[in-house]
Amino acid sequence: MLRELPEEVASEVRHQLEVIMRGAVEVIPIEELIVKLRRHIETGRPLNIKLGLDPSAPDIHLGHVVVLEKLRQFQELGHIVQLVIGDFTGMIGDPTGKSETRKQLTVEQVKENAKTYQAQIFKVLIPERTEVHFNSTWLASLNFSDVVRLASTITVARMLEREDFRKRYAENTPISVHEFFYPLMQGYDSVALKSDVELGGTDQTFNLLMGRSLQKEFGIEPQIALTMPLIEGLDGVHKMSKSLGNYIGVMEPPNEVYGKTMSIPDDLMNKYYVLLSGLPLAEVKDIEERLENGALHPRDAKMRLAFLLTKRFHDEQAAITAQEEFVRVFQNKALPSEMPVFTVSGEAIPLYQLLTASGTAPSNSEARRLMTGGGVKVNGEAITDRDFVMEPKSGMVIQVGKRRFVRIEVKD
RNA sequence: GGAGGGGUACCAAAGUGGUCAAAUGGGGCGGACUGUAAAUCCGUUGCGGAAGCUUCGAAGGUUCGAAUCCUUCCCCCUCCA
Repeated sequence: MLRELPEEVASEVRHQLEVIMRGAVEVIPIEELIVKLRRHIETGRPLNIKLGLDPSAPDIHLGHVVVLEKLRQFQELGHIVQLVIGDFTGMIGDPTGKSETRKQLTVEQVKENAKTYQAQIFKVLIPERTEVHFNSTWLASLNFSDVVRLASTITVARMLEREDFRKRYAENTPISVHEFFYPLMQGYDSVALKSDVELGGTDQTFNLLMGRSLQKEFGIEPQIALTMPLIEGLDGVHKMSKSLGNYIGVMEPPNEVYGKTMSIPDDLMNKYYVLLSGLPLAEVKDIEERLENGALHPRDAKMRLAFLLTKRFHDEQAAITAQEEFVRVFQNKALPSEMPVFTVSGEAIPLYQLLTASGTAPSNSEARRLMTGGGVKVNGEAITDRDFVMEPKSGMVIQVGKRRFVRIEVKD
């Protein structure tokens, strides 16, 4: 297919393809992507690369960054990113009223969230090459017969092919009819925006393909579906998500980004390197090899990764400081250079109350449990007597677990 | 619309009148070992200083005493229509 092209076009297509394929799981169908790329190169017209965003969770973490990073690469190749904020979906909410379902969002909330989004997203994306859309723009004006038309393009059997639907159906967990509309809405976004490529995690494959078939239905050139791997979180097992608390957020302070990265399982390192480090693939391969033959200590490889990520979401100086701090606290077991200060009166007070009051323990009971378990230190000395009463002195340092510290300040 | 099954802590799942703040496993947290990795081992896992208080879908009731029995309500699942 490439052979028929003039050499300079062919080589540029090849180059773009190579960048696009890095780390990707699937590109469906790749032949059509080649056609689109070729046209782009011949005419100079950029491709529209779409990504849908859920408006209810404006906390961008590394899981999102995997996809954003790919978008960024598209931008660097000269294409345009279309971000679609699913405000319409968000405003409908979930009418089944089940316990943990998404809440209905007000227009103000959606706007607010969208703003937060942008601040975070532009840590990765290039603003000048990014369009931000709200899907209520086109979805809100559809009437019932439009919706029926959309729905008539797909059968229930096809819907049930989507993995989570299939699973839930098999396990007899409920599926509301309206949930079938979400893929349709998302697909219609691609119709409205004439997207050329849509990105998503592998769990989005079905939705991305839905966009393709709806576009065909509406006589628009179908988009390419490009899926990126889901990335496991700090636990190394479950995909990174806010609700599981196993995430690294792009807005987190440098020390957190660095420290959390250090706590990921070794097995995950290579994946993070490939998808998130921004290093050339050759260098990533080299690191992998040296890890394998023992020339590189996994800890050092991870420190490099932690450094790169911290630098990426903050800056080089922040990364340097975070690394020094990490070495100080966790490798040399010294006190952190800065810690929260908790001010108390000089009166004697049971230690567990101090822990609760200063927020280092969630409740008195928990505080006492921690003490009994040997997890609480005052000035470096473990206090295991759960009823221990102490007289606070300025400069005392209380440590809970490995990484919660508080410095006591006495105020008369 | 009819028939049946079910809702227990973060999750899964025991428990069917007192010995149940509720077995067990997973997860979480803390400790040991380490490289804030993995594996392993140990402890812990409602609140309260304590007395005690609240907790087993919700509200009432029976009883000296209820997660367990009764009533009503809400929700979920299966089969049939």
